[in-house]
Amino acid sequence: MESKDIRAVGLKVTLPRLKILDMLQSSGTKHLSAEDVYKALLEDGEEIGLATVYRVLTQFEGAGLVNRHYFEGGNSVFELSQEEHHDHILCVKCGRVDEFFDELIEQRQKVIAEEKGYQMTDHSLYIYGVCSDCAK
Amino acid sequence: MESKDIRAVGLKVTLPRLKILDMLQSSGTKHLSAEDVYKALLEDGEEIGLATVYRVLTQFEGAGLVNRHYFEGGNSVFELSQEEHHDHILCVKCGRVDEFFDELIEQRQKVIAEEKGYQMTDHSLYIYGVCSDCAK
DNA sequence: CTCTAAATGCGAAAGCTTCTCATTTTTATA
DNA sequence: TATAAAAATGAGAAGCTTTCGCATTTAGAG
Ligand SMILES: [Mn+2]
Ligand SMILES: [Mn+2]
Ligand SMILES: [Zn+2]
Ligand SMILES: [Zn+2]
Repeated sequence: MESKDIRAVGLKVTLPRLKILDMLQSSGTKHLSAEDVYKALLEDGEEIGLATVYRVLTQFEGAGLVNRHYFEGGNSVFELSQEEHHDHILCVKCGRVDEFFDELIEQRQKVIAEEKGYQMTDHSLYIYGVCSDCAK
Repeated sequence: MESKDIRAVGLKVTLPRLKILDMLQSSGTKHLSAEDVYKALLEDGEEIGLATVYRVLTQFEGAGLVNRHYFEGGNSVFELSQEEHHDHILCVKCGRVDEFFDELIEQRQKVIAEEKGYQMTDHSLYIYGVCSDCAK
């Protein structure tokens, strides 16, 4: 079923690629680091090297199948591409991640890029804070 | 002159700290990586270790003297704190960095944090694009 | 000027990510 | 189905940025 997606983006259908895509789809967590994916596969008894996980995720990103985010500080995380773009709000205490989309912000960004003479290609917006659970 | 600032934030006035603060103030470039600062000091004939540069910049950040930004992918960059907060728009071709402030975006972020039940502590917004020079 | 706590410089080490290359797998073709 | 060329994989080495550990130096209080 996922082999379609992989073939569609011009990649050979290999076991590692299937398993990694599967993991992204079935994992309860939406935002996974390469290490997360690697460990989860290990637990499932899959013998897939960490280098392969990085390689495949990077290829998936290039193919538009997944999006990569550089959350503050540490490692980057991956998530399956959604139909609609969204940004993130993260808890600095527990690491919880929520998503949002704000048309107004999107518009303003375009205007700003234009004003500054840039052809916008991308943007990243992260709001950091303390989630309701962590605020006690 | 800068010794005031350093003392004011409760740090001993040492030569490395003075030189590093000086470099941030006098450099033509506003956004410098630790490596940038280190190399620039070397060229000025200063014998300051890279570890010290990192340590001092981190201390300056903690003291509110400088701000640290995690530009996509690579290393983080530092800049002297300004009176007013601002965000960044970067050229993906030449690395140029411009700054902007948008009240509307700031507002919306607060509203979103509230809606999601977060007490916002911080946020980072980077717009990526091709600058007018690079668009030829 | 002396003394102690703090800061520095150096190299080692950590953490994440990419690279190298011998081996295995995919898939086009016969 | 068998064969072969091209591509992908796994394991470890290596790259990069950043931090640590510790012996030595320095700031600044008394
Ligand atoms: Mn997301
Ligand atoms: Mn700036
Ligand atoms: Zn939380
Ligand atoms: Zn440019």
